Amino acid sequence: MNIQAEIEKIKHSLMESGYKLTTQREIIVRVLLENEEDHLSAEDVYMLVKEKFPEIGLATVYRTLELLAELQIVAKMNFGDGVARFDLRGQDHEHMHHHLICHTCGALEEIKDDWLLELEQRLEAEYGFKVIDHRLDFIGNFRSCPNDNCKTHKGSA
Amino acid sequence: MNIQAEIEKIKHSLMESGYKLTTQREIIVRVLLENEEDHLSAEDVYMLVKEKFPEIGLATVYRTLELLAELQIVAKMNFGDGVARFDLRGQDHEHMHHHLICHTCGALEEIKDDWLLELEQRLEAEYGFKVIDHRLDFIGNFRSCPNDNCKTHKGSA
DNA sequence: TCTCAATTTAGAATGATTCTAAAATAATGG
DNA sequence: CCATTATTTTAGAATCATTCTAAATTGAGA
Ligand SMILES: [Zn+2]
Ligand SMILES: [Zn+2]
Ligand SMILES: [Zn+2]
Ligand SMILES: [Zn+2]
Repeated sequence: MNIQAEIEKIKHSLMESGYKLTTQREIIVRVLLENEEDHLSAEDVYMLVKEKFPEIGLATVYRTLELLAELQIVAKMNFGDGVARFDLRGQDHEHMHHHLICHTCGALEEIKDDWLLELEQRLEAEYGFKVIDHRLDFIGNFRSCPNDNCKTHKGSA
Repeated sequence: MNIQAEIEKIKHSLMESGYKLTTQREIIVRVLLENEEDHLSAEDVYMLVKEKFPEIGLATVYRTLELLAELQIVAKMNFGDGVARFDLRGQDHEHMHHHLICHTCGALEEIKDDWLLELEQRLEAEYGFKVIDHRLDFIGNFRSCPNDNCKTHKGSA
């Protein structure tokens, strides 16, 4: 995915809602895009942004992430350690992706397909509940964990 | 569900793992059972326990809830406000139930059936991922929200 | 009863997040 | 270009949930 193009899209989302894409915001967004695979905490983002723009304030990072969450550009997630993590939702107003979480080491893999469409239809029909958003995480063990240092047995055919 | 019977079960789980059901722990568990429908924060539990046992310390509440989470008796959940909420998993080692969350007012409804069995088989077969636990929440709008004060239109046939 | 381990307590400490007031920046209108 | 005003950012203080600490309590077994 072309990062510059993504930034443009996000810029439009911001402007639509009456916000500007300031330098700080742009760098924060860029950091998120460049680390799409990770699930960064505000502090993580702060550190990474500081490398490119040392004058940034932590409050700005928090505020911007909050703003991006409001605009549904990122999801603010909580995986049980004490910190909020921010996860790009992906292009356009896509559904929230699902997570596979290694029970041993916490490593994350994402499933981008939407596995919930059927259930959501059923919810509307049977429960009178119209779904706007969802969250689906699985905790378990990978036959082969994406984290090479994970102590789960791996490789051996 | 008979509360006393549930407490017995939980007592067994505790003892199996070498813990005692102290007075404090019992009251905390009782409060959880009596408020099964709610999703109480540690502070909420603390308040409710204090009514029955004013000498209780907040640290004990936190420690006990942590313990119950370890034993899979409760799930420690985070719904995006700043606090952890503790949710009884239900009898035995049942799967974690699903949530319907009102987008307007935050009211919660639970779905106790397991809607994920198929997906979990697929995960094992296609992704080599063996599921231990899951979390599934839907955010959306009820045709008729369980919270009577919710501003979502309701009733009208 | 004495001893040891488990548990609880109050309060201090921590750490993530939010708030505040002042400074910087950007857009607007003359 | 200058003054005005709104938006945004900054540093640091404040808040608030949670965890830690050291001392007191409890309870089972010798
Ligand atoms: Zn993700
Ligand atoms: Zn792993
Ligand atoms: Zn629940
Ligand atoms: Zn509602």
